[in-house]
Amino acid sequence: MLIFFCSAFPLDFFSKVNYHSYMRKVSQNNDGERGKDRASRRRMRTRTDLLKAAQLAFAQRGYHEASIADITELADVGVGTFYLHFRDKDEIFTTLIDEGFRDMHEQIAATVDENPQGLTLEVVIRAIFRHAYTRRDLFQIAWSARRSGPVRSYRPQEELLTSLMQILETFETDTLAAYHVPLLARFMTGIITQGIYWWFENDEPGPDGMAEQALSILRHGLPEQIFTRPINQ
Amino acid sequence: MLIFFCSAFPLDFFSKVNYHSYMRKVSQNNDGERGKDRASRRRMRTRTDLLKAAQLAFAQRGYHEASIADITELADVGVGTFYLHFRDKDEIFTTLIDEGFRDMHEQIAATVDENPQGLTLEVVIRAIFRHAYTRRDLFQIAWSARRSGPVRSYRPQEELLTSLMQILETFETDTLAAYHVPLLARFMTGIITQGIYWWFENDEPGPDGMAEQALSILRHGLPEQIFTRPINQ
Amino acid sequence: MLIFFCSAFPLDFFSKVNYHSYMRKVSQNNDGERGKDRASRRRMRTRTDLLKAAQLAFAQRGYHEASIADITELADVGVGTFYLHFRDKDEIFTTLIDEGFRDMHEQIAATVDENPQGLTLEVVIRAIFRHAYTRRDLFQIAWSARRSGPVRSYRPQEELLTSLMQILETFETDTLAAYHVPLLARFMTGIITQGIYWWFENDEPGPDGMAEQALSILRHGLPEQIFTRPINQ
Amino acid sequence: MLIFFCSAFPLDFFSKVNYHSYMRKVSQNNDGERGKDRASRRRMRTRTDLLKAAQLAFAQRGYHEASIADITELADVGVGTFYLHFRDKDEIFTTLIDEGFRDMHEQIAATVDENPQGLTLEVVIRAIFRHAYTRRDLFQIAWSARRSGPVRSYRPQEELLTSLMQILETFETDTLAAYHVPLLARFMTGIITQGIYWWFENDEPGPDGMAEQALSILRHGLPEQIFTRPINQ
DNA sequence: CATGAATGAGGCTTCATTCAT
DNA sequence: GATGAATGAAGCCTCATTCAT
Repeated sequence: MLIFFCSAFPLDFFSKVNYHSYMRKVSQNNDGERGKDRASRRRMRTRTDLLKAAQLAFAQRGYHEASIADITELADVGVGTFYLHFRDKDEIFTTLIDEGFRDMHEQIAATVDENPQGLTLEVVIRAIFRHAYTRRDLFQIAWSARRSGPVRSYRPQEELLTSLMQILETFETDTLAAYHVPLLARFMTGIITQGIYWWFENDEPGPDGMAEQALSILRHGLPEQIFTRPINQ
Repeated sequence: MLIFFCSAFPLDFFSKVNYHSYMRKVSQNNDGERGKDRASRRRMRTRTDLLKAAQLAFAQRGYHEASIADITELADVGVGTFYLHFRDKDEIFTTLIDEGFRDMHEQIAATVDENPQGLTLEVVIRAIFRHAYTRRDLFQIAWSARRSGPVRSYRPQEELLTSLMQILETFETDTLAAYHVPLLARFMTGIITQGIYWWFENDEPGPDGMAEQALSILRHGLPEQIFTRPINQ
Repeated sequence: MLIFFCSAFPLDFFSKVNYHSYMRKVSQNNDGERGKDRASRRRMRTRTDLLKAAQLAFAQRGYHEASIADITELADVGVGTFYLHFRDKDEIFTTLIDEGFRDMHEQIAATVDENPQGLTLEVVIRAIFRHAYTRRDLFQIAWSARRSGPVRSYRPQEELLTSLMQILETFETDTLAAYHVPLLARFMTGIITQGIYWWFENDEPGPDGMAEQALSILRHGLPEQIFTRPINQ
Repeated sequence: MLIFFCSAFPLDFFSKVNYHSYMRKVSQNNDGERGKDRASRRRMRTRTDLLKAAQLAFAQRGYHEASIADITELADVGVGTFYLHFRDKDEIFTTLIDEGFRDMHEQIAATVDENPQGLTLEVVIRAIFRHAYTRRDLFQIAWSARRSGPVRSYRPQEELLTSLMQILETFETDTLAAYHVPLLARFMTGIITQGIYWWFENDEPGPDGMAEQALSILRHGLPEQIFTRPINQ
């Protein structure tokens, strides 16, 4: 997903949008006529309706339980219409997630860019929490769809991981000499995703408080006695 | 799942085995005869075959894609046989997970018990990693089945969380005064689960190395410059 | 079913059509457009095909032996189509019977209405026989489905009984003082239904002859000697 | 079933017991030994248990809904045991009905025989009602199993019909000249069966009262005005 | 482009029947 | 003879997908 949270990085990295919807977008722009324009706008509205409906359906019933019929019903269009816009359930799901996270990425990048402190890991983490907070619905949906075993399912987590990995690799090797960097990226990912999980059920603390807590641990760890003192049973 | 990693805690907490399999188990024990005993053993063998087959099927194809027919085929029994042992796919899944994690819990508790350092958080974390490592297949299966949206699906993660939470609560309040304890438990859960995730694709570092890395961060955090130095683009 | 054989009685008593088919009917009427109208008519044709096929299947193989697949095959539609129109076998059966007997009731009422002699029991009985004769297939199907034990199954017999009961109750008590009226209604029902049974295997006598025979017994009974003279062995 | 209600008529008319159970009975009697005798008795007890269980199962759930497993469970024997005694559900059902009605027939015949008035239709009808009353459970079961469409299902009704037919045929033609005799037999069957139906839900009137009512109509019919006077709406 | 009726493959489940013990 | 685990054919039903209008 996020890859790198700075607008300097090419956004079209995300343009791995599926062929189907890609073609659609292209064909819309090819026309200069009035009527076609209106049709095109109507078309987009239907598409948006479907995406919104899918979001709702996935949130309510989960990826696997939601049927195409559920989606079209919520979107108030005919079943057949679905197939004019998306190949199948997988595609609308992927599109939903892709578009959602692309937007989120853009916002994170923008936030990072305009930050006076410049591009630091702390700034990135704060920005991630800030924007993830407003789109926690997206994470919930993405995580509701652990699909088909070994087949890699789309996981925002993995992209977050990659992004953090890339950031950590920009440091000289000796700064993190004592750490297994890929694992470190995993652990940070674990902390961030658990923070977002938390918001599925709680609203407090907000993004800033959450970042504070996460950074506090990442910076200083925990009091030694936590680990060594026998647990009071 | 794990609740508390010490044999002093009642293990039968986990006896929430489902009615179906419960009835079966009972009926087996009611006989003292020879013939019945053998039959009973054969019955158990079929059940075990089914569980192993289910494990394989879920690992290969994921919970949703695996069909009952897949399972019975792998177990080399007739379809009908499945229903002699389990009500439906959900039940065999739950049984698989329940029994697997119950065993794991017992092993963790045993390891913790016999540890010379006594019951400390460090010991617990090391034990968790040690045993999770040998049963990473179980976690993979458990995580392959994000079921029915918001409806509670069985998540070993949640039980790990609860266990950690309980441990943290045994400390005096002022030890962790600076921390949001529930969040802290989440973060620790995130670190541990990401460590286990790592093993889905890598074998190194093993459980001890993994515990080392995790504890190292939890104890001392990361070098300050990681957060403040601008990232080299 | 029949309740009362006179158009003065509210016919919509019979509108206990099932929810499923009700929804369908409603949705048809919501459109005023051309295309929709044709589609709607095609839809109805499929439904009718299914009902006819079900009638045939039930008549040939009986309610319990007839499968959904039998019905859709006879109707020459896909299996899935069945479920677009009826929830399950029970619903198509009930619909078949309900609609059939509703029509029959209407016809009986019409016949009674236009009868010069006015609304008398004799007229009613004659009308029942007349119309039951043309729809004996319906009775045969209805009687082929003694369903689920003590649970109430749909029985045209019971409705006939109710109707007769209601008619008998309109007479002053002393007219029938010597009779156990509910039993009397039963006996009349028995005579009528046995008459209809007869037509499952014979065509003669027709409805008028049948009514003649039934009324003759009901009016005068049988010669006394039938009961008292020793049977010639 | 009843054919003729007089012990002079050969009872083995009913010996159309199915081959399966026939063979069983024979094989029991072939042995003179002690041990075999005990085994044989035990065998019969199991058979009787199964028949009683079947009776219960059919009464509770109806012929179609009752499964072999239901029956063996109620009989407290293994499923396999069923097949040592009966070929399939149909056979145990037929046996149940056959044996039940054979007993009933015997009782009716005995009652008729010892009746001072001799063998008259009235006596027969009274006897039928008397014994049908004590075995109304049997009728209920028999009628719960309208089986396979055109395939003639076993119907006590049909046998009652045959018996009445035979009785009526013993009268000189001119006594019943005005009547269509086969239809007359049907109507009488209808009256009798409806009387028995009545007892599924009511206990009063008992067999004698019922016979009284039935005979009263058959003898004298109903008041003329019942048929001709307009119904008071 | 939008529609929704029709399709049928595929999954689930039951239950009559067999057979080794 | 009695048992009950195992079997698999057969029925039910859903739902992604197509296609004529």
